[in-house]
Amino acid sequence: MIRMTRQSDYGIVLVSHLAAYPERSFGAPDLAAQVKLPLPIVRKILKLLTRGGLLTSLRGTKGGYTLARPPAAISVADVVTALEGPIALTECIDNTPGSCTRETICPLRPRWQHINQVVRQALSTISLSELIEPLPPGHLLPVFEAVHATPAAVQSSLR
Amino acid sequence: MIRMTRQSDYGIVLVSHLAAYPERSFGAPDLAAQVKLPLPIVRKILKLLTRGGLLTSLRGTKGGYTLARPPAAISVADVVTALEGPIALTECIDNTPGSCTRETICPLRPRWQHINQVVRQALSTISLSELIEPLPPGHLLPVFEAVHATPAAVQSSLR
DNA sequence: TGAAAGAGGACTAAAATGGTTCTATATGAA
DNA sequence: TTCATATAGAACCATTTTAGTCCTCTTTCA
Repeated sequence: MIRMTRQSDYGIVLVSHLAAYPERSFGAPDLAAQVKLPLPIVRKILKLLTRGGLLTSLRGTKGGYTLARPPAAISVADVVTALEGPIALTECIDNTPGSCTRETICPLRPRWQHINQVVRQALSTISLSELIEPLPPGHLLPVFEAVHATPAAVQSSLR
Repeated sequence: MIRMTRQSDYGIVLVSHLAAYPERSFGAPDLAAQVKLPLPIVRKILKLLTRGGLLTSLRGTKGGYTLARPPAAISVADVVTALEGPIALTECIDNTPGSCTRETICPLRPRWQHINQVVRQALSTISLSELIEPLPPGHLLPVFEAVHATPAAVQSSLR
C-alpha cells in the first residue's frame, strides 16, 4: 500500500497538538498522556522531530518540546520528511546508483521524479494551522473543497 | 517511508509498455523479457491487473494481455489501486471501525480524509499516455513544469 | 490430444516496522 | 552539591509486510 508509517501518523498527531498551543512547552510524558499514545514511542518521535529541526527541546527538569516555527510554516510534508526522510514513492528517486538495477534501461525513470514531485507538492500544501483550524461546515477543508468542486480547474493547473 | 510497493512500481512499468502498443497483445513471457523483469513476478502482476479490470486477457496458446482501455483513460492511480487497493496514507481511512483505537477521540480523523484525497487526486492526474509520450525538452513533464513554474498558482488552486 | 498460456492460491525467505529498553547527558531545585 | 527528572542516542527484538517462488487447474489452438 501507499502508506505512511505509523510514526508519521503519530508524528502529525503530536505536532498538531503542539500547534494548538504554540510557544508553549510540553514534556514527553505530558504529551503522551494528552494524546493518548504510548510514552516510549512518543519519546522516540519527539526526538526525531527535534533532530529534523521542527521542534526545539529543553533538557533537564522542566524540560520539554516546543514548535520551532509557527504552525503556518510547518507542512505535513515537513513532518513526514523529518520522520521518514525524503518523500519518494519509488526507490529510483534518490539518485544513488545501484538502488535500481534497471536504472540504465528504464525509460520511466525520469517520469517517476515527476510523480513524486506531484505527491510532495500535494503534502506541502497542507500546513499545521490548516490541520488545527475548526472544521468548516460540512466537514470539508478548503483544500478538499477545491479538489472536489473544481477538479477540472485543478487538473488543468497541474498539467 | 511513503513508498508504493515494488509491485506497483513494476506494474506501472508493465502497463506503460503495453500502452506503447495499445490494441496489441503480449504474452507474459514476452513482456517479462522485453521489460527485463523476472517472469514469475510479471505473471503475478498481470493477473492482478486483469482482475482489476485494467487488462483483458486471453487464455490458451496465443493467449496474452491487452490494455482494457485506451492509455489516456488509465491513470497511475488506477494501476496502484488495482495492485494495492484503495490509496490511503493512513489506516484510519477505510471506515472499518476498530482499525484505529483512537478513532473516537482523534480530532484529526476528518483531516486525514483530505490529505488522502489530495494524494489520490495527484496520482489520478497522471495518465499512461502522459507517461509514454516523448520527453519534452529539458526532461520536464508538463505537470512538473506547472508545479515548478507556478507553485503559487497551483497552491492557490488547491486552497 | 498435447503443448502453451493464463487463473488461482499456497508457501517461504527476507526486509521493514513497531515498539522496548538501557545508558549517558543536561538542568533545576532541595 | 547532590538528587530527581527530563531529553539524547543507540542498540535491540518481535511482528508484520513484502518479494518472490511454485504447484495445480483450466482454457485454447495446432
